[in-house]
Amino acid sequence: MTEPDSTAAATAPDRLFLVDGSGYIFRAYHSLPPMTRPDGTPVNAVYGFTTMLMKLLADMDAERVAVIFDKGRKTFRNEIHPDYKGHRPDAPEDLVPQFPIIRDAVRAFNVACVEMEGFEADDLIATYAKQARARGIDVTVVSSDKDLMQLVRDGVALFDPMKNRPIGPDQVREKFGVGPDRVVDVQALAGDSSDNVPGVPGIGVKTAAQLIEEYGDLESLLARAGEIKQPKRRQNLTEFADQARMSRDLVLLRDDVDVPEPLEGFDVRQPDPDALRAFLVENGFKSVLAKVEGDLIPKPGDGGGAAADPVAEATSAAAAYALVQDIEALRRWVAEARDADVVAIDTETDALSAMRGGLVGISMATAPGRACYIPLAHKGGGEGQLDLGGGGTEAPRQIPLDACVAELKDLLLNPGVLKVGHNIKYDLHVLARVGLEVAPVDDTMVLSYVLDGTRLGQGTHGLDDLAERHFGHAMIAFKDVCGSGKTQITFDRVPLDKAVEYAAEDADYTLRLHRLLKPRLIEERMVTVYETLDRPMVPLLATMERAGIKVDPAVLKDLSKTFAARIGDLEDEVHRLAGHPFNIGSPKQLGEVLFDEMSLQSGRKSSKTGAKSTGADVLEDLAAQGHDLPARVLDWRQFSKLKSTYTDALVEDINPDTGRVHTTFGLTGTSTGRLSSNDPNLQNIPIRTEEGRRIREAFVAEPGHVLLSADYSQIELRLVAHVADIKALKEAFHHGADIHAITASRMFGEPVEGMDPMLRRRAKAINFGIIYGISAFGLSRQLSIPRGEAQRFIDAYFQEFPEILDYMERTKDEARKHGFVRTLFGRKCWAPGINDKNPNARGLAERAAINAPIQGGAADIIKRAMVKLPDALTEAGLGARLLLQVHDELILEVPEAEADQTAALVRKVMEGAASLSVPLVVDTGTAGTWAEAH
DNA sequence: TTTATCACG
DNA sequence: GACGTACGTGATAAAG
Repeated sequence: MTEPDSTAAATAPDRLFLVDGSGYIFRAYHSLPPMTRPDGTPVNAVYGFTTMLMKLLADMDAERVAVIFDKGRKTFRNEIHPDYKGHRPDAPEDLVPQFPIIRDAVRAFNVACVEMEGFEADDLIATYAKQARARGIDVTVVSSDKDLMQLVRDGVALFDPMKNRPIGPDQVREKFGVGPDRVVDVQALAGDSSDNVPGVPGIGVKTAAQLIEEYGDLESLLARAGEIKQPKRRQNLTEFADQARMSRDLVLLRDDVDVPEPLEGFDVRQPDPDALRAFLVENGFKSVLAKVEGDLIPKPGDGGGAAADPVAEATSAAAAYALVQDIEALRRWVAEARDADVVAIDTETDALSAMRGGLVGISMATAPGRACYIPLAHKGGGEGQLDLGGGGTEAPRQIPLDACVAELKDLLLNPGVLKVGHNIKYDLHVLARVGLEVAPVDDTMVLSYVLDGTRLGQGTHGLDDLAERHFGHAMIAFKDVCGSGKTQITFDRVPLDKAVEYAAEDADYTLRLHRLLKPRLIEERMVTVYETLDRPMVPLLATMERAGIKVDPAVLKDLSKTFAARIGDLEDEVHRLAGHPFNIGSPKQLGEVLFDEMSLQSGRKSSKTGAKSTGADVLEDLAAQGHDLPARVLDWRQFSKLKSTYTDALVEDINPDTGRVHTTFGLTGTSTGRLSSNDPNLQNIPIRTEEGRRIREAFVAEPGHVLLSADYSQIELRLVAHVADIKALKEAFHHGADIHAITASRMFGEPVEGMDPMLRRRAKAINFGIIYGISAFGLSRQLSIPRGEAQRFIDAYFQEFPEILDYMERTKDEARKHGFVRTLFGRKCWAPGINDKNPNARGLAERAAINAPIQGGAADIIKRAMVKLPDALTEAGLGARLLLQVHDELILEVPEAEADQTAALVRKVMEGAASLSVPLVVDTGTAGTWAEAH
């Protein structure tokens, strides 16, 4: 909010924002799926542009702003060089009609809009920037176009709206290897193939930067071209000197254009309410209208009071938070929440662990900026944390816990009041422990995950992150309230005046986020994924976590002993073979023993840091050559891993109150829609080796119960067959036989009966490779065969199942166009890096994009099964409860007498969770331990 | 806090 | 023609 302030105006220079409108248009177009307004006109770019413009207007701090567009394709540059930008494809058909509507959008917001025949937007931007500087006005150019980098100088900054960061001289130097003032010279030499700027043959950006660094500028270089040592380069610089000069004229922006509108016209103005409303209504942008109504424009029939724009509210609403210390005040808040229909809640606890943290207080928000905190278990204790008796003050006045529980009970179960939390699964646990159930719920963390996924990296759905990203608001940090490290205190020791500010703010911003994110589900077509898959998972996962799984500590301790003995023996032997003791667990020390002292040759790669790899594949190679030490190290590693990560650690994870292990399932961490499991991770309990598998013997059922394991057979490969529509593969699944053997039979032309196991093994590896986005390198490494041979296998596979190639290309195209791919059920899996200029990073993103609909589709299917399961069990009158999910497997605890009936029902629900063009098949097993049930 | 390794699907 | 890769997770110990 900029207030007229004469003193500030006198000291801080005015600021002008110049927006590269054409850049915005293409970004908006390519980042959004097709959308049309009621009359059929495509408007996805208009919509994206509008929201981007709104965000910019809300965020920027400037007295003047203008959006600059290109006009027509012919400019003065075509007179210099007829082919300039000649190879640019025409704008997409459904984008063309959106150009004029986007001009309307700018005018609807009452923002100046400039374009001029014969000049590019960049020339107008350069001209206005120069004029503004001459008058002492600071300029920010909003664009990520590299051609504008030449403008960067004192008082002229570039801002990349895509990456949300300024582009300064350092970034320019990173891109061009020279400062902004020499960018033009480098571009003139290097040319630009996408714009048909020829440059000088054989010279790229790197070489150009080097030459300019050495010779100062283009003319000096051309004049002294004869001094160049490399003969070809010298010849080219001489021969193509004029072409370089012409290229410079092409890339050099004109800053003396006779612009159609003076700077004075760029003053920031409030939009005309009627015009803005008319524009939004005409284009069907109801959600945008709802956002701006009451803030930028008054609502019809509204005095103009309540702000309805979540962004504006968050930045402007001066929040005053209430401390609730008596029953009457609590009742008023409960009534207010009931009337509001939506209430955000948040709990504060005395420990991080969801299963153990005790309730310290509850906060509620009923409207943006309107929130309260109800302390329940705060202690006294004074300012000093060193409370060695004596100095402690009395505990503050608080509502007794049971009285508060009684007051909240109805509200939290009221089906007409939506309870919103950020990671509300945590609060469900805490509240359950004081006897409070909560329904229905929404979760802003899950909403953010469903909408934005891993687009901006992983772990970016924290409340602090989101408040900053969406509202530019810095939340009070937990450590500012409780400290950190040794001096950290628990929340029940925080004085109430600080506690209320911290706790109520969490509820407040959770509510604001909910208002911002929930409408996006419809706009971005994510309603089904959220409502039928991820939202129902929240209470379900909470009950699974609370159930936990029984673990027998005696079995684990026994195994620990056995493993310790083996580790000790192996350690002695390794040290004897090495001739001296060393830390086997240190890759660095092990590498020295193997490669320096014993002079073994690592046939394998060395890692990034330059150190030689001692990974299992390397050690296996060495062991196969007959070396004992690496063979023993492999055994040592296996037992160390099993002991430290599993047998020792799991005993510590047994909850003393329940005798069970309670994992936390992550619903918002993965790029594909899978769950994750942590603290402890129960999705990676060993199974592949005999010794490791014994750990599963410690996972047991309660007396009178058995564990039921039900897992999907080949679900990912079945999804490949369905999604890529591979006829031969679908047929094979319909016949229900050994899929890898059938694959081998088709590829190698051998009958399934009496097949060489090696052929089947190879086919199996290829089937897995397909799921991962196959490469000859990866397959050759997996099978230890030469790359050429791997390539021939892949070719044979494509020959037999040609549809797979088409799927791979289609998927990559989709990822490149939208930045994400969708699963069968519509979940977006983001593919950051898909257009990376680094071919390595791009390849990685491409393979991930190929894998995502497969892995993510399987994740969607098992989620559907999980959501259906509790009701199906209840209806059948069965007492089983779901305990764990391991990607394609569900583990339930079942009354012994109901084992068979439950197994049949679980299989039916899982197999019916999706209807594909191939059957889904589920295998089940029941036993007293997980080892036997699987 | 980052890196290497290895457990799972 | 070289590049350098199989997809997705989390926990541990070593080392910076």
